[in-house]
Amino acid sequence: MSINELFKALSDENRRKILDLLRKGDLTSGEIAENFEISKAGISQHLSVLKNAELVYAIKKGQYVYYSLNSTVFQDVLKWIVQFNSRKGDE
Amino acid sequence: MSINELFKALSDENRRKILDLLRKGDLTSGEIAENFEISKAGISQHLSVLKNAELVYAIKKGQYVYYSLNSTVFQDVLKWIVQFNSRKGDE
DNA sequence: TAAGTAATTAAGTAAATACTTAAATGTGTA
DNA sequence: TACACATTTAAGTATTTACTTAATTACTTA
Repeated sequence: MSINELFKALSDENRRKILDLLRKGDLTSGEIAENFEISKAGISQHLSVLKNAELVYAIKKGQYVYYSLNSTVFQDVLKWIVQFNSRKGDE
Repeated sequence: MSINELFKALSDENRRKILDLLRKGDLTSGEIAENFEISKAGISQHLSVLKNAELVYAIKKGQYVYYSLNSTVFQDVLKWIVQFNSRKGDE
């Protein structure tokens, strides 16, 4: 995972909405897709981007795939942002 | 300024590098450009994106334009990120 | 085993993005 | 005034991105 991949993943409105949905609890690919106008295939591709950035992880249960937030990676983004509220040289 | 514009602005590696340069202090458009391989016009376009997202502001002094970080807007991104370390419903 | 369901992968496309060079704008100075 | 310099804007292009539909893979159940 790179910080670049992370910001690229976060730069899409639909992907951020997926993350927000997952805050309430784990969901299957199909349940996530119900919240969007776009196709299931489109959602699957977004989930793949989020998974590669390690913002979510996926666990297969039978024919379903459950997606969960991986909140640890948000720490990296947090760290990056926090720099900008401190003076250069402090880090 | 929208959160979407903000994330889009942050999704480019060169723009994040510009922000990082500005942490050390204000710089002119030309001084910023010296740190990159890309053309001055290209940098000017990146600065325009950062300015529209209100991540930086620009002050013209004579023929130079000085760019500064606007650290207040980073708070908005911070707030967005912090959500993901708390349970849904807490916010 | 065959049919149904969930999800992903493949292939194609339209729009967005990050660049380029050239032209334009604004300012300083001989 | 004219020329130089700093920066931005315009116009064009190659690449990336976000989608689509169709095909494929994996699992469940009658």
